[in-house]
Amino acid sequence: MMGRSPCCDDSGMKKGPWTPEEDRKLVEYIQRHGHGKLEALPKLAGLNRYGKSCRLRWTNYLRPDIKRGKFSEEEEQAIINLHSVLGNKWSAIAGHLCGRTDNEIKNFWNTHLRKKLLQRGIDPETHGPRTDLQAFANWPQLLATAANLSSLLIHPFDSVLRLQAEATHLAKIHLLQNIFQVLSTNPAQNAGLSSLLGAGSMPFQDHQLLDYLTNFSCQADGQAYTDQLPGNYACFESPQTLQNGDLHQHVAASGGRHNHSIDQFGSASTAVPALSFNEMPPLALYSPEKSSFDQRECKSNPVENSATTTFEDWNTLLDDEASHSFWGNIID
DNA sequence: AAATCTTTCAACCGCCGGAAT
DNA sequence: CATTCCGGCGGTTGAAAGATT
Repeated sequence: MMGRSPCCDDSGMKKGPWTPEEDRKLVEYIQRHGHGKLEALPKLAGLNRYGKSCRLRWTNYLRPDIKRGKFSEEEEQAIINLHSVLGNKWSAIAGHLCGRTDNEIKNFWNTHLRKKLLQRGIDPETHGPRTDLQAFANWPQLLATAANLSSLLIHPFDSVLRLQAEATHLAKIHLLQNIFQVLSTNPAQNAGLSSLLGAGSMPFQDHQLLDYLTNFSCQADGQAYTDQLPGNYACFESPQTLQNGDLHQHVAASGGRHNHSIDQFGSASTAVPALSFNEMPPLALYSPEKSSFDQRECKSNPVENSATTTFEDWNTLLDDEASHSFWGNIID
């Protein structure tokens, strides 16, 4: 069995893994008397354990409503979305996932999801694109992925999984944009990046890369693009035509389900908080004429029986001040 | 088959905040 | 108010299991 080996501390209280017999005593006692006053519980239940240890064992393992086993794709995505809004507030995240404990989610995040996001080129802390040099190591693969994006933009989306895939692609595209910025603005890092990539391994020369990204950005900016995004998306249209070298001014589409940085009008990145489906705000579009965001009705809701959430409801879910002001601007 | 390295996850530790005194 | 107690939380640990050499 995994875990620490049994031992006793100075006061003679037992520590370490619980035996089936101890579990039985604890469950029996709690079923009969509830789990209030944990300090007194161990004595009453005939256990040589600290009350704190009893509580932990009950809440993380013995509670009958605990869901065990592998995390589903949906749970995984929900954790990523919630983490981008709540950060390392594991108990708050657990509150949104039926039957999962904070400890389990924390472990799952640290052992699986962190790595997964890093591999996708996403910083697990900020949920924005990675900008460290390690993130550039799979550069050729990311470019290949980006090449498939146009088909995703043209065809309508019909499932949650497609939406997830699309959002991941967008995150990667944004990473490419960041890379380009680094290449064009910081010669020192450019040299480091080139050596990291290795001579000859780069699929494009710099000017080809510029053409490629500019072309992509123009495709992504069209009205058709924003109209074809699934419901409950917050969409933003670029107010100006892209020029070569102006890639940082491209306004990326932002999905409610995923967290993308938006470089708007050349300003500093603004992180858009990610949400689970029933927490998404209604569709909003940026209007270049009015220089403001138009709030629109939800076109559809990807989750059946999920109530539409208003901006106000949604904002109350967020602790993050930057997120508040960002969405506050949209509402205003 | 054995040794070594890596991953997993149950459990502990210490801090914090709210309730009780 | 000040202090103590206690539950809850996030970070960390370390043995077992699994993977690799």
